[in-house]
Amino acid sequence: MSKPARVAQAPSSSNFIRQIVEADLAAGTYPQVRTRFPPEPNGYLHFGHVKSICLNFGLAQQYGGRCNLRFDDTNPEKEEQEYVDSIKEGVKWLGFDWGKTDLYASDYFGKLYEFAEALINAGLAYVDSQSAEQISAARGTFTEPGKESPWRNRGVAENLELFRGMRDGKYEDGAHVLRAKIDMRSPNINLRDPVMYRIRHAHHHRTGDRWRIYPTYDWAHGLSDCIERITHSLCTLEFEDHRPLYDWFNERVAELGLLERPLSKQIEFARLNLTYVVLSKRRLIQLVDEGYVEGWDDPRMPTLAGARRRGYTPEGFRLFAERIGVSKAHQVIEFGALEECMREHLNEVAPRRMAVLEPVKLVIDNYPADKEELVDVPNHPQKPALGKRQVPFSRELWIERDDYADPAPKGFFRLYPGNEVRLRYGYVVKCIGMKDGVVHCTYHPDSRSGSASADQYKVKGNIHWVSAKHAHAVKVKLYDRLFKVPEPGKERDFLQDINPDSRRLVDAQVEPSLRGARSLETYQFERHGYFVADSDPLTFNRTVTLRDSWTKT
RNA sequence: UGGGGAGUCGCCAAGCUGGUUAAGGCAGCGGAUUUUGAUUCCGCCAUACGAGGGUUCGAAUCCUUCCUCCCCAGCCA
Repeated sequence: MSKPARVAQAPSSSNFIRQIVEADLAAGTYPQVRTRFPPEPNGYLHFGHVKSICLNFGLAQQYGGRCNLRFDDTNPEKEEQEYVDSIKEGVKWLGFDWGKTDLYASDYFGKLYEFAEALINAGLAYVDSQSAEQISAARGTFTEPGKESPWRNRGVAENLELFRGMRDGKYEDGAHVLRAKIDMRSPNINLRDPVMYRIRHAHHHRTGDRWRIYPTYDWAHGLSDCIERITHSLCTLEFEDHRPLYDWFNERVAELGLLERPLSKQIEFARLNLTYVVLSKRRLIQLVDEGYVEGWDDPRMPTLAGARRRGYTPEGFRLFAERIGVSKAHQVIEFGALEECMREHLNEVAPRRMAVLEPVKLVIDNYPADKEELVDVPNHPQKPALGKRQVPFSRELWIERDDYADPAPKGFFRLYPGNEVRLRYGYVVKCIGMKDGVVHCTYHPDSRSGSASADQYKVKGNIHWVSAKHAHAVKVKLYDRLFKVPEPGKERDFLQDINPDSRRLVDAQVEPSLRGARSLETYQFERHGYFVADSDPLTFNRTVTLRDSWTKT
């Protein structure tokens, strides 16, 4: 029968992060696992975030720990409340719970400021008054060491005074910056006196105008982890070079007695890439701003908001996250793998319905014109528990245009003159042919599905239909991938690869029971795939198609 | 060419404290069941672990040289 819901299956394959966690737990390094998902609220959640969310929350779940949701809101110019809200919604939708409290890096601005003064007092940080360009120039290159700033050895008192002046808004943006005093000759460029604070006279979505200085990622992130007693700080590969800095800040602050050990440790994994899918925030913003899509929740967007309108399910995403695994090797997952996960879940839960996307009329010549009957149709042939419904049948039906062919291609076993097929759950009909755009058939009155005499009719073809008189006309949106496969070897802008046919609107005829479909309800339209009810007036968006070995070849 | 990472089947990914014929998933290919050409089921699918040396009775697993790819010079994250 049906497969067990794989999503719920506990035993999962090993990966290096789980091994680290298990080793730590076995060694008693940490009393309890605590992870965090730390998005910057500067955009909507996309498929790439799904991996991180499932990883962090999944780890906590599996090992009986907790996962925080913390907004990394240290750069006021890019961040907005709208994004905070959508991120919370997305995480919730995926099925994860971060407890009662939303956490923000900006909650720690006060503490971070105190820590910074302590570093200054300890001679570990200084105010640099060079311009951004000067600092950049003095940082050196990959092969040459950097040069120390002329301000590097300012006295503590002067540093403190300047830093407080920065805090109090005495200076213009860019006039000064606070830097950690580490090593301008380090082969790791991140350690060449990284910037900890910059002046920004900007409005912050949470702290308003209270601060004129804002901490940088490196200064804020590790300490936020430390404050929250995070045990395993998971991030993507590009932060590997930052790990020494992460540790340096945490260790210094701990040494000064400002925070208690143990410290969290940073573990990096490869971010998700999908074939022919753009996951760069910058580019997604461009698609929205320049009107290539309807918005962040356009069903073609690789965002959670879009996926939802496309009919993708949280269960499918979680299955996907589990299936692709975690490692440090760069991964490029075939987009079809994601769709397969959605199919797998939808196949389990989606009720089946008959719907005709490109209708052509079929008339049963020997069926009484005034006759109507109701046929029993299961909601899901493999799952009797989902019940059944009755669908009206009559002399004139809508059938799928490509269910009729004349001449019939080789191997075609649906309608063509002389052939017999079953109208699913109804009667077996014999095709006469097409006249004036209408397919004519005759039917066998004793072939009705479920009747004792039905079994004597052996037919290969089995097509769906909708009674023309009772059908419900709806708009159906067929979505295709937003980007076409680029021509190989050609360097081009991603906008040129936008697929102009990525959305097609179709007038369909569906069975009457679909009339009451509610927003976000998903059905399988037999032979066509899965469709989610989208809006009022009723439209259906196609989420994924069914595998179809006939149309594929 | 400084530093940090990665290279196991078309795409992922176990295995890597060395020990019979290299897990598993996705894709693909056969076949069976099927009132969705779907689903389900069964079978097949790396003498091979980036390449070359070496150590060993024995290496994807240890040593070594080399090759390829990715990341880092924001007052972004």
